[in-house]
Amino acid sequence: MLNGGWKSVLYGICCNFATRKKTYPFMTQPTVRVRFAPSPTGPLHIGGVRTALYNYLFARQHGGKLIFRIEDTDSRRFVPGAEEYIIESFKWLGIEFDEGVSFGGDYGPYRQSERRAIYKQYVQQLLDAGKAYMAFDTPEELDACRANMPNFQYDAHTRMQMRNSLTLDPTTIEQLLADGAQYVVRFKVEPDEDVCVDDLIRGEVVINSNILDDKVLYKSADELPTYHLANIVDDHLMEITHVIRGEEWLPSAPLHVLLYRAFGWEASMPRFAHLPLLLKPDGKGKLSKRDGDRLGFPVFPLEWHDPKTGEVSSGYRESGYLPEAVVNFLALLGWNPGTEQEILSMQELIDQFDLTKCSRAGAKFDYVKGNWFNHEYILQSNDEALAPSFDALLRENGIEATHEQVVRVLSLMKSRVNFVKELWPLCKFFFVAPTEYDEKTVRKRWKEQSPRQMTELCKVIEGLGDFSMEAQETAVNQWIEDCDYKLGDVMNAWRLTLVGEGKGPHMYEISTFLGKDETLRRMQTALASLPGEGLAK
RNA sequence: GGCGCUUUCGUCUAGCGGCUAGGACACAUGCCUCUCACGCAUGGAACACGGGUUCGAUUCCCGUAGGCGCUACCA
Repeated sequence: MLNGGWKSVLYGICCNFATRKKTYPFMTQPTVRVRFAPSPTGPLHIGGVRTALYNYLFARQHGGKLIFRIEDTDSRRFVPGAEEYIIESFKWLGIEFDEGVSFGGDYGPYRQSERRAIYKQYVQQLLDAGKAYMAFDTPEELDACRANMPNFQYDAHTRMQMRNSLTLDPTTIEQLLADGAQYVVRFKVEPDEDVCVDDLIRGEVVINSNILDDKVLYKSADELPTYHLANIVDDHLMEITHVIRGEEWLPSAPLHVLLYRAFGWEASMPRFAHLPLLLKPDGKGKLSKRDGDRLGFPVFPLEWHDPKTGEVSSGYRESGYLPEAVVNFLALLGWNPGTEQEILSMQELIDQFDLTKCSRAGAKFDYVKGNWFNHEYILQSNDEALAPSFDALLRENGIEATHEQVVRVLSLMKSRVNFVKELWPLCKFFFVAPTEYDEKTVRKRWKEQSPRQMTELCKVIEGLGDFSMEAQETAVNQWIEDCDYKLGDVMNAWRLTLVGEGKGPHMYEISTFLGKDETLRRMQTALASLPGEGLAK
């Protein structure tokens, strides 16, 4: 199963390699295989969502596979429920995986904690080849080194002064192991070597191996590898062709190249693409949960209940964002199609996405624009699709509305909001008669003639057998014309009686929705409580 | 501190040697109109700085400055 169908071929894949040299003419083109590999340490950060999205777009565009791997090699940081949360998040967003934890596939297990035996074997391979060594220094000893030496680094210059299998004689090591001493396996980084990482977004990045330390690859304490080893072994075994991940990994990419080389896998090494980070909307630094709390926007896809602290963090889904809007917004944070099109469906994103056109600088998280995207998608959505969430909002406020009412109000009012939940204060009057009248509107719209006009209007309405919008319009407009009233005077005063303030859709829409009886009731209530004739200015 | 990445309107960005530096969000104004919105139109608003290369630099190169990241037996 391990090295199964590996044809060790990765270069030459379609994606723009014309400009990226390196062609291996006689090799077949492997299918694109990319992965999203989160650590189940809590809710999925929105930046992680974008990384997953880019992986998804890339995979789909190339007819490849997207793999979901769980990187739980730090047992202390495991948070129950995180894995399920992540899966549910992607389900909501419409990002589909082809293989991985909960999705099946032939390259499993996909949870790193279940791959102990595999890593052990590869660590041994490195040990046998003299490319790694065992180190017995305790955390305390290492702390002491760091305290004593200003820039201590466990590397070629210091390793011979430390307690490891390079410096200890075999009998001592045997004794140590027999006594059950804990150790780690460190990668033996050869000094003074320029390591080149060829990044799809950033071009060639060269760093000297002197600045790399002898990274811990494996811990005997929990018999698990660290990220670096597990990552390389898994990406190799799972035949990953492209590693698309956040920029925070760029500094360790040379180490990863060295690891591929140490294993003899350099020819089949995946291509790298390091994405720019998502930054705070204001101020400095990368986007954090606190920014969301402070500025009032979610940084997680779904609401998250912290199992330890009980703390609740808001999510995009619960905050009323449409998944399509979140996807569209995120996709354009760090990439754009190069045209002036801003609203793109998932399929359009898949068709147009281009890794090499990703921007390289970090992007401040402009959540206000995210709200605009939601507005656009609400405009685009049909009213039937929006009905359930609006109906839920009404119920929350104690309103039982018919489906026809829900859809009607939606069609009248949705263009005014960024979120369905913003609809309640704007739509309340459809369902609840005003109990008070906005002072400013009264001053401006309740004129001296208003009481008389409204009294007359009541009569006109009472006389209406047919209360359809057309019938009202004909009769009321005729009355206004006959009396030579000003349309604005009548409508604004009428609005005040029905709504309680000076806002809302066209008056006939409102009166038709309310029906004849309710309309008259509200008008009479208003006439009774607003200043009467002679009192109004 | 060291290493790396990065730098066009307030924000997201287009630009790939010669442009009145384009679009979007936000903001302002106007139009529409029975009100409020929506929508539409218009407007203000940017090439970090200093050297090169070049007939010519926002664009290429080198510095400087700013920003970001990494620097764990975390990912």
